[in-house]
Amino acid sequence: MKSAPEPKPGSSPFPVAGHDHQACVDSALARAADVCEHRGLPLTENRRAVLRLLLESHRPLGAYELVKRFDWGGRRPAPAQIYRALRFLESLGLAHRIASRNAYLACYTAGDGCAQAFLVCDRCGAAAECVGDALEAAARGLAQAARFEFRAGTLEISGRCPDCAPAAA
Amino acid sequence: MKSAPEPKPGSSPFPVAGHDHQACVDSALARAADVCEHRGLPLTENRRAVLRLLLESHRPLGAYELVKRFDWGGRRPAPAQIYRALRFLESLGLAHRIASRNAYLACYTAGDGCAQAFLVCDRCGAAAECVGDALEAAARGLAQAARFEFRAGTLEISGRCPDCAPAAA
DNA sequence: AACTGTATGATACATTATAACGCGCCTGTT
DNA sequence: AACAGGCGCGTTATAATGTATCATACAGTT
Repeated sequence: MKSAPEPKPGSSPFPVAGHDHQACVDSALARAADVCEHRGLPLTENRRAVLRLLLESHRPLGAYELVKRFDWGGRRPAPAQIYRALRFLESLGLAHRIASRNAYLACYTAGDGCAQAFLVCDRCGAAAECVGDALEAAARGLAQAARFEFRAGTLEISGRCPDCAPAAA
Repeated sequence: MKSAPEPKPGSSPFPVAGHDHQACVDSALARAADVCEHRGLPLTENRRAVLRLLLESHRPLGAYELVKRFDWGGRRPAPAQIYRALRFLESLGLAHRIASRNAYLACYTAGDGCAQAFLVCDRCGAAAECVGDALEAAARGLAQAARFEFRAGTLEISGRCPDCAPAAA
């Protein structure tokens, strides 16, 4: 869960009008620091910077888009740099790859669960992560019925986010 | 393809030992021809060839893998050719993109449903498609809870197929 | 035959992702 | 302090995946 029911018609995981970006980003970064410390792994500047960019955008960003947004006083990191940070963040569940878009989304929940779901808006690109017991159960049920040994699952849903849904095609 | 010495009884969508490739491919091709005719769209040689390769492999193939398998008496199609066929097949629900692998899987069911699920074996690469009301419901439930307008969803599950599950890591 | 729409074949290009290598920084050991 | 080893960084190069574009061919229509 993220933001409380507020001005906009929203108890949605999507950021709503009253959403305080700064606080949201900061708390997620703090949680990330905790996770890293807990595992004895360093949240280096590079990694923190990538995570911050993802958190700030509130939507999935491609690796090259991250490169472009990076500002090292004029210089820019090479893609490999970004991919390294992304792999690290993914391995700790601090970011997720949205395969259908070749993009990466920061995790706002400390989540580590198995079957994750993502809602991605076709129009504005906003994305939200959610997990549900029903989904998890459905996924495991499908696997079991096929005598398939479940390891991980990702559901990616495309459509219109609350802000874009009212808008015409 | 798959090397099960065991004619396991198959309630699994994975091909089992007694599986008759030829018949399975032929019937899927026949169905594809029906679908195309029904829509008034031509199942050209190019498209049929791509679909046949996908059907024969019983697992997701990358576009460039398809290029390699193509044999035009020495010549080979350019990637664009393959992608065109894939887009066409996808648009008719005759093939699906497995985003997590950048690969494409033939559809053996005439399926057109909304929320599809794929089981992909980490070890041998075999894949199966399945749909379930529970999944569909879970997906729509998640979307609804987020006030998200559902358009399409894909669940990709990785793990071990029945043949590979018993094997050690 | 001329016109139109679609699929093809080819070239070039764009985008996404990794491999490989050496450097520097830390840290623990001597 | 000196040193070795591990790790992350920064860089270069390259692989893998996916598109844009354009001219041609071919079928159906008028």
